[in-house]
Amino acid sequence: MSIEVIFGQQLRKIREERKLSQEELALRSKLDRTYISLLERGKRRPTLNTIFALAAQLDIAPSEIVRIVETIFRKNS
Amino acid sequence: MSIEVIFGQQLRKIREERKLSQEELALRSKLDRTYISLLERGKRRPTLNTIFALAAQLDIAPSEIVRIVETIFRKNS
DNA sequence: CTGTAGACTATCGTCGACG
DNA sequence: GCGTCGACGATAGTCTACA
Repeated sequence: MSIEVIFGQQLRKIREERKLSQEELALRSKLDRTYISLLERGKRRPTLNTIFALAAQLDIAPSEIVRIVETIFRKNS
Repeated sequence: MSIEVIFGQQLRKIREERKLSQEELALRSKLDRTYISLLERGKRRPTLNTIFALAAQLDIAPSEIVRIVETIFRKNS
């Protein structure tokens, strides 16, 4: 499984746990709603700055998101 | 200080600790040498996939690099 | 509330060359 | 071994609109 797909799945999971809509997350992180949609479906690869912007609104450390992604990535490869 | 500048400084630090040249790192991570140079000087923002590619050749976890960056980022902001 | 599509701008990342 | 420059193709990220 590719890094961006894993990232997208985890982003969605974390967002839903926070009970935020894509719209809310987009508004708060100053990104576009359709872009959040693309990210969650693994159609885009976020830059480091984008990861920081998202993490800040999800009450999670950027490194923690990356840690989760890398853990899953190692298992599936 | 911006995220990309902090990232660049830490990338350079880690690379030098490994005693790798930009050329070597570029070759191994399948990126361009001039791009490594741009990254280290904070002129580019790496995507998540790029961070994974670099970390893999630096014997460090991607999340660990991000953790270092975010620690410095919090201090300086 | 989310997915998709298309058109668009900005930036990532490559490449060759020079100092 | 590195910084820089210019040109370039690829993709990140925006925006409007519709289902």
